[in-house]
Amino acid sequence: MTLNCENCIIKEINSLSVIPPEEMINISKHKVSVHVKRGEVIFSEGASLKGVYCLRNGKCKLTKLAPNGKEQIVKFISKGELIGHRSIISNTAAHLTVTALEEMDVCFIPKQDILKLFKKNSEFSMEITKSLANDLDEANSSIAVMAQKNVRERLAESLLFFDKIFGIDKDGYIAVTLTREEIANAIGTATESTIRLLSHFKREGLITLSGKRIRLEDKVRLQHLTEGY
Amino acid sequence: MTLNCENCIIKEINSLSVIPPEEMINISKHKVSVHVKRGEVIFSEGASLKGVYCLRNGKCKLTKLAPNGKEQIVKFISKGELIGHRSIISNTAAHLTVTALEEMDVCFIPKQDILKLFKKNSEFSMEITKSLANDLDEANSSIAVMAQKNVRERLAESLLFFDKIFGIDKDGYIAVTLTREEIANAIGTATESTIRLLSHFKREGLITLSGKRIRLEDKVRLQHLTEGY
DNA sequence: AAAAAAACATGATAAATATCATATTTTATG
DNA sequence: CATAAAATATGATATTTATCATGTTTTTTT
Repeated sequence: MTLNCENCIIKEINSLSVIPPEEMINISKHKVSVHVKRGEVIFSEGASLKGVYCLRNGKCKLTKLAPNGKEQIVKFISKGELIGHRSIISNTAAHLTVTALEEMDVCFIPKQDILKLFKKNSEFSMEITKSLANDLDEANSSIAVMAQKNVRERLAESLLFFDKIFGIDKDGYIAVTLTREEIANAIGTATESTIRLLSHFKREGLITLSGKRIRLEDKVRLQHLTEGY
Repeated sequence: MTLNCENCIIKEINSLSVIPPEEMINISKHKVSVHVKRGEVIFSEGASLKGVYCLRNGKCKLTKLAPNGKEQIVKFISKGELIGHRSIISNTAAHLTVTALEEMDVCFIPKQDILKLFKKNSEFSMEITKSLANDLDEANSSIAVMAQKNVRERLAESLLFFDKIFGIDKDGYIAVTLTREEIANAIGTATESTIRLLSHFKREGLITLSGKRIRLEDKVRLQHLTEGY
């Protein structure tokens, strides 16, 4: 069964929310829904995209491959967000790789539909532009964090960030499963350093660890840690 | 004497290049030209902008203040580029501080003019969006560099970058004057570390130092250094 | 031109972090 | 379900980088 875009509640979260129903019916005809499993790649750095992806369900990571072979996680994406619009608007290859962090449902919308809407509907182009502006803003903040904060501060900051954007499950654990290596790739450090610091945070009573699951026990103190004390 | 926007060759470099002459004449009536000296601030983090700035001449830095009191240089801007469009489009306060690195001429264009053009002219909105998309792309690369490369690699990379974007003067020196502290604030390290590494690069024959001026002597080896060997 | 301030330079040392090694636990796979 | 592979954990050590101290040079101000 394929859902219709015009009735999809997910689009309300992203730039497509300003598109009138009659247009969405049209888009619905061209869209393709895909189901992907954890670890699967939606598209890779260098790929030429044929459209944008609307994340209906699940979470994914956006990464960049460094010359040393390590991957840098640049952004996390949750349910509702669009993926690939930067490439489509710039008309350049993908500069990031998108990988599922859990089971995902994504809807593919062809390039032409998006570009037509962008030209015709200034409300939509404004939304897309605001979304890029917001991404830029967040990226600039990340640059400052990476450059100015040490690994401990960055880990504390990331844990609070994960808690905020992914939320928590019924037991209070952060509602995303990341390997220690993925956390290390997000904050830019060696995997061992991340493991060591997590153990240290646990010993200090800041967090609880249960396998890959992490629960924040003292957000106030973690917040202080992000600022160095 | 105030120049007219419609005849200004600088706008050809930025998103305003797609605006037809009759519109530019209108903008010209509202624009205000300002001359600023090195060290002067165009606007600060948190300020509410009333328009965008078109950099007619000179160079400036975009910085963010970290909680530790240090400033992070997020981007350098040269002649021709627009400044402040992110804030105007997002309708949010400035999230960066803009400071002149040398004598500058900037033209201020009121918010209403820009927003009107954005809505009316889809070619212009596309250009603005592409410009933000490009900034986002560069910012993502910076995140990876900051997170994955060590200080030596980052300094080598920055020197090559300065050489590329600012060009060189008649003696072959990089055509921008940055203090050691500013270089440190760009790569995210202590000022002393930057000074030490520059001296080291000099001893290795990679660069020539003459006061604040820097000349690259072996770009190939510097390029290798950025990749760690 | 003299004085003050800022920027540059370098050494000594401490702290943070990476790397290498190895063991254990968890997860995936035939 | 046994075995292999991957992920987690922790210690030992080396390397990188920050910090503190101090002196010199350059730039700015009076």
